[in-house]
Amino acid sequence: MILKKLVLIDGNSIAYRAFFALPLLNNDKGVYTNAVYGFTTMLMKIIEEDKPTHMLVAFDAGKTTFRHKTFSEYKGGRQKTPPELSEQFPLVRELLDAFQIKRFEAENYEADDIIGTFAKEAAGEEWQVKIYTGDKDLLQLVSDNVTVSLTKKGISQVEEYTPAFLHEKYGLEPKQIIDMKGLMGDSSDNIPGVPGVGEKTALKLLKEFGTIEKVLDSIEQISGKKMKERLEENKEQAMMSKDLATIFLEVPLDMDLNDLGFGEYESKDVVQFFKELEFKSLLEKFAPDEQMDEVQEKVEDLQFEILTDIKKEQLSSPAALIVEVLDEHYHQSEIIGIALVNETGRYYLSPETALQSEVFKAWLKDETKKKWIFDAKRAVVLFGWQGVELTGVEFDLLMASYLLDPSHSSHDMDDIVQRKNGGYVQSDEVVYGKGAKRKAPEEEVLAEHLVRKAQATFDLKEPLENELKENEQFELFYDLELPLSLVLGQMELTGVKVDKAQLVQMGEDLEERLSKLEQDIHELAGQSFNINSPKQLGEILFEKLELPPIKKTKTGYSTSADVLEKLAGKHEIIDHILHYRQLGKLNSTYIEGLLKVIKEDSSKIHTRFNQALTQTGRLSSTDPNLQNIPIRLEEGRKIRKAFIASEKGWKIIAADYSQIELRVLAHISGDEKLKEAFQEDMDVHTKTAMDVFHVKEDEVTSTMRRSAKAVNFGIVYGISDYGLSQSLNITRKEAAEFIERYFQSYPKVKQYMDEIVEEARESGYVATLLHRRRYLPELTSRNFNLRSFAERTAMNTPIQGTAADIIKKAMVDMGNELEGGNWKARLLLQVHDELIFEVPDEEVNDFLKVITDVMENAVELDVPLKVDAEIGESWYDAK
DNA sequence: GCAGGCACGC
DNA sequence: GACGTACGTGCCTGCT
Repeated sequence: MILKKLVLIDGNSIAYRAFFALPLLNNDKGVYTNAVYGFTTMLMKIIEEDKPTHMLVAFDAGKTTFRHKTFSEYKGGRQKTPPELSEQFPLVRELLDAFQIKRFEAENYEADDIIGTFAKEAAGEEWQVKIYTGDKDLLQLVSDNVTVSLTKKGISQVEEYTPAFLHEKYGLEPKQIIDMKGLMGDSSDNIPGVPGVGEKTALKLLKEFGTIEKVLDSIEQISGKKMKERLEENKEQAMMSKDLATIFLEVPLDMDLNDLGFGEYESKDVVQFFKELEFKSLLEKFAPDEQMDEVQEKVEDLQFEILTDIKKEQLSSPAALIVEVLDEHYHQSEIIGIALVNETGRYYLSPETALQSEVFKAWLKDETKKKWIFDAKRAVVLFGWQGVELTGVEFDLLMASYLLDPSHSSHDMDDIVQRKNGGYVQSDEVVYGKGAKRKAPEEEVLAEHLVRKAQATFDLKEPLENELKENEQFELFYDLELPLSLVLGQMELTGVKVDKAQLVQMGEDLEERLSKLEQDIHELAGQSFNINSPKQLGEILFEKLELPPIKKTKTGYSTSADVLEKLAGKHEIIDHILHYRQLGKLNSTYIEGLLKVIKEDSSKIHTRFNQALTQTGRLSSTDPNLQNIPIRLEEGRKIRKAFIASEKGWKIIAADYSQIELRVLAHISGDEKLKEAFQEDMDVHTKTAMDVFHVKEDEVTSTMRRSAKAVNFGIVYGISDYGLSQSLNITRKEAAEFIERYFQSYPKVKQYMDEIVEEARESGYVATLLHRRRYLPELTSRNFNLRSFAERTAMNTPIQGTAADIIKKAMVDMGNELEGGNWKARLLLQVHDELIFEVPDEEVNDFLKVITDVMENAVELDVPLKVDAEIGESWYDAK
């Protein structure tokens, strides 16, 4: 027997689910696409996994159906379909047409009825029917050859109901779903049911009597006076509800099953559709080759020369310059090729040709020759390792893209170029491969790829600069971030010296203590196990030792520090585990991790700062991350002893801004009391405690100060009442009250918070002092969580982002000072509110004044900025 | 090679 | 009431 597989999809239901499950994506034309996107992913999954031979998508038509005749309030009180969703329905239809999937809607009937009718048609043994929907009503159609897959969470997770599974889950036969609804009603369809009967009662009644009719015939036998009354009074309503919930199986159809065949479609139609909607990832999945073909076609059009000798005339200004490496860890990695585009032509240079050419090197160093680059910092570092200086950077495509909208998940060249319509550039992954297989292609291919990149950089300079100007971000770009790239590049090249022997010594010490702790823990547990495995640890603690599991994770028991701390008094093993974790972290991440990246010949570490990543404007640091070296606990803080000056007779200076975020908040909110704290140079947490608890300075207890500090922390980082409750170990309600009291004490802060959210909702973004932007489309989301998160982000980003602006400005100013002031001192690191320098002894005193002065005057606020600068032999001592 | 759990800094 | 709650990086385990 030939098995035919029919898939029936409830179009409205799935589109709704997708719409609410996904954030409100839109493409460059401003068209919302999240529902279509979700629908498409689900459709592709169905096609791939179910391999249907026949397929149909049913839609609801019009506003009224035959059910409205029975009950005019049917589906009353429903929220109007959001326009952002309605406008996507035509796109869903286009999608189905592209796949040549039949769709059907019928006046007076709902999608359910159409699906039911077709499912009934396909009752013969040769048919296997699978229904996709988010609507539990359809479960009534489940039978031996019909399954119903309900969307569970999001859109891609479904649960497939067979008669057996339905029985297991609810103890019901498919037909009883209708009785169920008749009894309990359905608020979303405005079906009344019997008031006072919910899921539990309905299930109980049906288990006993089978159907609504039998329940109503046997009211006498039902326990509970109230329940009897209710059933008696609502007999008719119950029967009507059952009627409404019953799927109609006789919808007049003008097509039959044979018309629903699926499989013959033109993939170019689908590709076309995906392209229009900018479904890049789906496109790659659907037709990976298609994309490459097209790109290569365009690349062929481009004429360029491979130079073996560079003439001065070819180095006109301005020029787009691409310097390529394969390794994302670009320190000391080999340049694989260089491309140049300017008004004289398009050129590719092998690294040898370029680096051996004095003409080229002189051009790089010449500040009057303007360079347009992608990732200027990387270029500075790459040439820097070759002993070649790069100046005159006038444009950085990466930085421009980041400043215009930091939220894009990728600022890879090919993505930016596509987003900004700058022609076609292949993705590096396609050209070089990925992972272990990543390698340089033959020269001709590489040259083409790099020249395309240079051309795109050249072409995009003007339009992106214009966009920056429209956003009032050109100064941010040109006067702050671009010069900062060069400062950061220099910092990365300089590196920071590390006392390797000291780290090794600390590591040996740690190893010894760890193995002792491990023994103790195994002994206390009565068996040996891997303490580093949360899974095994959880089994020991919560099963073998029967400690109370306080929190669960997706996969099992939580063993995080806050859980363990709550268990501390209950078993001796807990303290040992906490200690083991602490030392283990130090050893693996900081001792072993740092030792791995020390450069052999110089004993230095060269981190990379990512200047185009965070949503707030902060920097990040990788390979290694030097922005999270321990400080809180003395044990870890000792790691900092290994960070020393690179030359004899030099010192480390660490200069940090005191409470910079709260000062920024005082400035932008204009709150008098908060400003007072800083104008009088008070301890801000004590001041907050005084204001919030209405006490005098000497009446502030340590608990009060601790609470005030946590609230200040929450304000700065935009945490929720839930977050505050976690950090203070209090209830959510108490945390909310705290926040309320804080706002009463600082009314202008409250006013700022309200206004910034409102402004952001209207404009779509928030901005910092120096016009850095963050777009927050989710402020208008109907999803409470997404919206709340966006609101806290709106309040917090101008604070944290302005602080980031300020220290960046200070870094640029310090960069100029170091360049022009005849100093030997060097800037080494930035840790968000702190700058680390190495300074020769003879400069220390003067330089300390300069640092403080430059940092405190980086910008002018309504409150003073305060910097604490300390000197020491190591980073540890500079405290 | 990837996801999840955990922990470090600001 | 709301299924997840500052960000970013990196280590380890345990699975594919």
